[in-house]
Amino acid sequence: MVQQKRFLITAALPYANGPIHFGHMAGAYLSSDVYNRHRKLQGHETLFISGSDEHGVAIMLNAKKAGEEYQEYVNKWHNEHANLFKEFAVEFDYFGQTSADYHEEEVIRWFKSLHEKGFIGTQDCQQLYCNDCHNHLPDRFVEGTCYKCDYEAARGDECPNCGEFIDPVKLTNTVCKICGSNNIKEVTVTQYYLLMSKYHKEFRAWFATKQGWRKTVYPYVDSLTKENLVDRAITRDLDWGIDVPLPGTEGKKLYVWFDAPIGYISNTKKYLMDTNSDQDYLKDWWNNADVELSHFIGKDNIIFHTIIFPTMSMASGIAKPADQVPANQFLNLEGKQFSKSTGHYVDAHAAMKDFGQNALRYYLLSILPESTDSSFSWEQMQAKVNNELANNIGNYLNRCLKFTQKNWPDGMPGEYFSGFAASEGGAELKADLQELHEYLDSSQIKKGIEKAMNIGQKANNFFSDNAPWAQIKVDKDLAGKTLAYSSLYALCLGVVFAPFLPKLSADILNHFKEKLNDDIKTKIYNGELEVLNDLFANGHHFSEKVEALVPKIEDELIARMYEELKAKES
RNA sequence: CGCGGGGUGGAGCAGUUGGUAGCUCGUCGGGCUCAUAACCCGAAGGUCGUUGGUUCGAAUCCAGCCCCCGCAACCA
Repeated sequence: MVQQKRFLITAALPYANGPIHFGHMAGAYLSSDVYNRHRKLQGHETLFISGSDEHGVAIMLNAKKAGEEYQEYVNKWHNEHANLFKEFAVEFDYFGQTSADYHEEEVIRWFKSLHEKGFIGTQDCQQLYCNDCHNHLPDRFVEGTCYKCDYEAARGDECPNCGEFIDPVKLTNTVCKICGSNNIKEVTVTQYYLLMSKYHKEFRAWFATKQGWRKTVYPYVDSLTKENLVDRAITRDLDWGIDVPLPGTEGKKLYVWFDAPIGYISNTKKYLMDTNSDQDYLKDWWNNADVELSHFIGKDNIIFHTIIFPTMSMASGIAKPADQVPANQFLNLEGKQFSKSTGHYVDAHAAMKDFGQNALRYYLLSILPESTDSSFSWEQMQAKVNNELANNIGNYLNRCLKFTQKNWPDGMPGEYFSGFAASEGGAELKADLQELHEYLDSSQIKKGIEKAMNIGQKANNFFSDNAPWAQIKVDKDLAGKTLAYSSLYALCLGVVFAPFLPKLSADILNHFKEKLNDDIKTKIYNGELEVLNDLFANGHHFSEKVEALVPKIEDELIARMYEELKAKES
């Protein structure tokens, strides 16, 4: 019996400023969803939290460009993302919004706490300001002539020509990217800073306990934080965002990266309120040392989730810092980065319509960029889905069911099913389940799904080695026992795939539905296969019609994908 | 000399307390026929980016070089 624990699982807050593509899915959402389902199926209590990140200059600019109110604009993307997650069966317990009141309330609490404890101070800095559209211009929203190589369209953060890291106030011939004006002046502004540097020692003491983190995470953070932590501005002069909760700060908003991660916590609070839970979001979850906190993110987000947010959490004393940060690398498309602007891009909604949840989840999970960047390829997806998922798992269920229904149309007697847990195959399955748990416990999702496929292969081997089509000619009971065990294998496969492919799992388990409940599924998942003895004491009848579980992907569809990609890119 | 990751059979990837390289798919040959032309068995195929070093021995440790990706903290 597994000791019940609490797991708090977060998936990166998607920015409400554009579509989510496969790269995002593979980066943070599918892996966190599998992890959550895994922990739940083990019998643990979990909370799976995400939400839209809805502040920031980029959103303001795009909302203006679209001629929409900020709130209207972010709501649109929020709903869009929520729908996509539903299609991919990424099931958050709560998916909130950082523009909501409940979020603002929580952020203010954090700001005040950090302020009182002396971790927030002010500092003057030079910024560019557009005299025509009256916006402060962060580096990406100004262009000018590079002071190093004289390239004329240097961005405010980096010169694309010579690679120089640009200080925007030094650019000449600057142009406002918002309104196109060149009437730009330099102004001195006072901003609030998060005084990270004051927490360096405590941070390093905590971080030293995280050496088991992935090698794409630990060494990176280690080298960034070895010498010191850098203070960071947390306010901006904008008209969209959360007001700085101090007197004399009119017009200043909290900068988006400060409020965003607090969204994990405000969304937890909101969820518990909405569900009338008697649990406290801090005592029972965010500030509970017995809870394991995991942030699932992409590699672009490492600094925030391993340095800044843990520091905010510990320094404020409001929440505990992360236990696990399983950051993934990037997923490319046909070898190149996804890019909306160049059209090297796939619409995830459309793909879901064409291929369905099982195929997309399977392929994406099997190429998760856990240790290195990986590449999505339509041809490879077709090969993997057809040759692995359809042939291994889909066909296995099909051969089991058809053979059984043909020869035992009224069902098989209970004695056929006895002794599976103690059989050679049952013992091996227990060991395989344990291995599967080890992978998923440490969020190695890709290895986990490979293991699941390996279990499917063993089921096929069991069937082939016993050759029930030959057995039935000489000994029908022997063949019956083979089929009974094979059916139990199929049931177990249904359970094994539950974290990865919930739809496929449900379709398999549907053939056993009258015998199952959550408790039994958990027992099977945890390797307590003895539960199957009682379950099948009265035999079993496959009454459902057999359909192809995993349809094959046709060549024509793949060809169409390449044509569409080509059309978009040109 | 900014930081971190990666460069392994046709493809995609595993593989660090160093001991003559594994997995999935594809390919080739055989078998079987319950099944979604599916399943099972076997084989071929790699001097592990490159150069040099340490070692009895290196994909694995050290140094240099080349290439790809991300970051470079006011990008969210």
